Amino acid sequence: MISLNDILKSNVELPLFKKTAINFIVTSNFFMEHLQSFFKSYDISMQQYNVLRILRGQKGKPANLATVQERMIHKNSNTTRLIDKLITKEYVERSICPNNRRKVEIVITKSGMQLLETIDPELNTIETQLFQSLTQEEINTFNSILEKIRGSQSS
Amino acid sequence: MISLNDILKSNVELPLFKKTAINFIVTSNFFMEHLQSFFKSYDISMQQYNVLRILRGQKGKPANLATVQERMIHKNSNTTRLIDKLITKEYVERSICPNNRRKVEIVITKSGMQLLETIDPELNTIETQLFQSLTQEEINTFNSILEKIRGSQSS
DNA sequence: TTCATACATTTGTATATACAAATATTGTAC
DNA sequence: GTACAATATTTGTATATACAAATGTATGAA
Repeated sequence: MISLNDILKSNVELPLFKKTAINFIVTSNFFMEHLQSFFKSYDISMQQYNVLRILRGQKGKPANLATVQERMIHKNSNTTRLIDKLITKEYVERSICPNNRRKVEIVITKSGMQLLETIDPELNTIETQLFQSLTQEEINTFNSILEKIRGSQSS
Repeated sequence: MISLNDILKSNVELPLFKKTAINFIVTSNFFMEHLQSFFKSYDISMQQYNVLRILRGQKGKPANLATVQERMIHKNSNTTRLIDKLITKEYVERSICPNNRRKVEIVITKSGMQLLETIDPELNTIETQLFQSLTQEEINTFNSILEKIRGSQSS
């Protein structure tokens, strides 16, 4: 990935908002690529990891598809097939809800739980490394700025 | 998309680094989705827009594929087909480089330039709106934090 | 000149994502 | 109970992305 300086080199006087937008995009790509390559070493995607975490959060209670979908960070328009992948890998199981046969019941398997237990401490380390150069105060400021950005729009 | 509070609701005591990572991911998704839906109204992707901007930056001088690729924010492993899409839409033209027939020469068309001229002021407005709730000082802090994050890793 | 190697891009193939339409089930009005 | 709408998920199809292999071209050595 190209650094911000390289990008700016060609357009010397970029307005501050545009520079900030590009900086944000470049940094989030950098961040995501780090995480993705980590997850790839376990042969899952970030989306799949996210679903596993949601299912673990259910604490044994099965989740149906709509619940998973609504709790995903990045709404995926095809959660069925995402779950299919996890079933193939035997990290989750799916069955028809006995109360309402339109719904499905999705649960994380023992193998899925074990995967999370392996991944999580490593992930914590990576996340810590990515923010290691920030002071405690900067971390707090960063969080509040991010929340302000999300709050800035109605949608 | 789900808000950070909703995500945190289930896991009350998240460590600060993890909370920050999730906050960052959620916010960058929010940001990207805004931009993507804007570009979609012009029937192009962010990647395609980015290539058009790179080509405009060449100021008439044709770019070859490797140059475009190296200047892209998000390295796409299939720039050929990305350019194909832009050719279909008649925003760029591609020809074989006469000096070195392995290379191609890619230039933005008049129609592509016009598209950028239409898009750019609207895009500036959107970017400004997304950061509207930040003070000047916060914007500067935000930029320096983002650069620190990118600088935190060797890769 | 001929061969091997490096280079620049394209193509094949697998997987991922987006959106709309289809399927199946349930609830409700009559 | 039948018909119709609402709900929950799946499937079809188009497009996007990732990575490896293939193609075509240039360069340098023998």
